[in-house]
Amino acid sequence: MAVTPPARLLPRKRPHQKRAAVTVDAIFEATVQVLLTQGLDQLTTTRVAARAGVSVGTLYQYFPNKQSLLYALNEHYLDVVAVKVETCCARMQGACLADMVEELVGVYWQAKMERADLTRALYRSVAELDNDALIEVFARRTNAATEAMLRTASDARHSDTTLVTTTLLAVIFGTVRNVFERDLPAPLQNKLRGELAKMCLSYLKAT
Amino acid sequence: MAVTPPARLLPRKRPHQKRAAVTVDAIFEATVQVLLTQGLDQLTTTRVAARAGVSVGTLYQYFPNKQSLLYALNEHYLDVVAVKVETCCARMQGACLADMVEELVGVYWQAKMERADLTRALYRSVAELDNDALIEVFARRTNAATEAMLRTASDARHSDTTLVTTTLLAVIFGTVRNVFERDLPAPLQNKLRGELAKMCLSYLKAT
DNA sequence: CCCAGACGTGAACAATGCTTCATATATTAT
DNA sequence: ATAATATATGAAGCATTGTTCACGTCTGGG
Repeated sequence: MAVTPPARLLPRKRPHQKRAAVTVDAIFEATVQVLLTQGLDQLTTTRVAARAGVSVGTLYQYFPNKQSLLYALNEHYLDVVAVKVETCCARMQGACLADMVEELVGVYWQAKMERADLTRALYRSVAELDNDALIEVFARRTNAATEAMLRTASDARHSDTTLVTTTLLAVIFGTVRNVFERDLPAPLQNKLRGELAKMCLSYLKAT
Repeated sequence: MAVTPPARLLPRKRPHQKRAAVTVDAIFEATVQVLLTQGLDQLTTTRVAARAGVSVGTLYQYFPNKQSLLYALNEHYLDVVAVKVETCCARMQGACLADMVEELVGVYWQAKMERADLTRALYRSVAELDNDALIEVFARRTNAATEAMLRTASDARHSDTTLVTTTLLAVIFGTVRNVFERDLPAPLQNKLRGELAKMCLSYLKAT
């Protein structure tokens, strides 16, 4: 249950002046660019720094090592997704199960798909990381939001909402990742999204 | 729809004499050992060769580069799992949906769990590979077997068995992977396996 | 028994990349 | 204006590792 990220992956210091903030932003953006155009194995600190228009030394002033860069990137994008899920769940409180599921799947799917290439790159990059803390935090947040939503469902109540929630999210998150791994044609992807929602709904109704 | 693996990932030559076969086996086994004890980032050709008790040169006689080693490993273990799924599907032809799902989920889950640490290591290692061909072949095989099984179900028939099959497998494979990614306590893992089967069944019944 | 080809060796090479540090410049506070 | 602090630089150090190759050793068929 460790939620504390390893110290070696944390940023070295925060920017205090304006230009430093600009620099850090540029480094982030450059990391994404290099990841997308050159790929994970071509992602080197020197290349990122070059792309960001700063020197390597500058990069190392804010990130203690290469991995901490990827860590921060993943942290950021997981946070974006978590916020979307939380917002969605809050909005759908009191709705019926069908609407809840449709929205939940839709929001998560969309969040991943709208930047598909980046999503894929990040999925790959986490493999090189000690990502337990990231996953843990993301799971906690989405679980809490979803469980709270499900408890307000207008058309059903479950005996073990916690288990149902965990299952639901494991299935949704896992399936989406699986779809990303195989490079399926877009029409089939859309059908799968619908089928996934159907499956989740029939589970929620049946339990 | 490329099923041909990149040439640079294929073995350089096959062993012709007995001692060569022994050597190749030792290299495979050593790769697994290094992967488990040292981790993916510590997996170097020199280390693998040392662990296998051969020289690096020998390793390079059979594998053109480091990645081809991991490729061959993944290919092998995916084949093992595919065979298990195929056998299971063949065995369950004519059964009812509930039994089919229970077995399918059970066999796949078990196949991955019985060497959990290796599974985790391999999940990580594929991220560094051009694994399209691997995934594709595995998907084809399991899809064919599952679809053939579903068509013989004693208690239901689906209008679009192909789509149902693809959905089913995407969900099962994805969920299992998701469970691996988070390091959930064993009791919860078992509950999830049950819930996953329930979900799949209710989907198959409802469609 | 003999030798062509299969197999095995491991030092050395080449390339690359992470990270540091001494130095220089910019900003802010007083 | 001046000191103190924050930020930026990038060449060089250090370590690592993937890969080759010229040279020995072994095996099995004829």
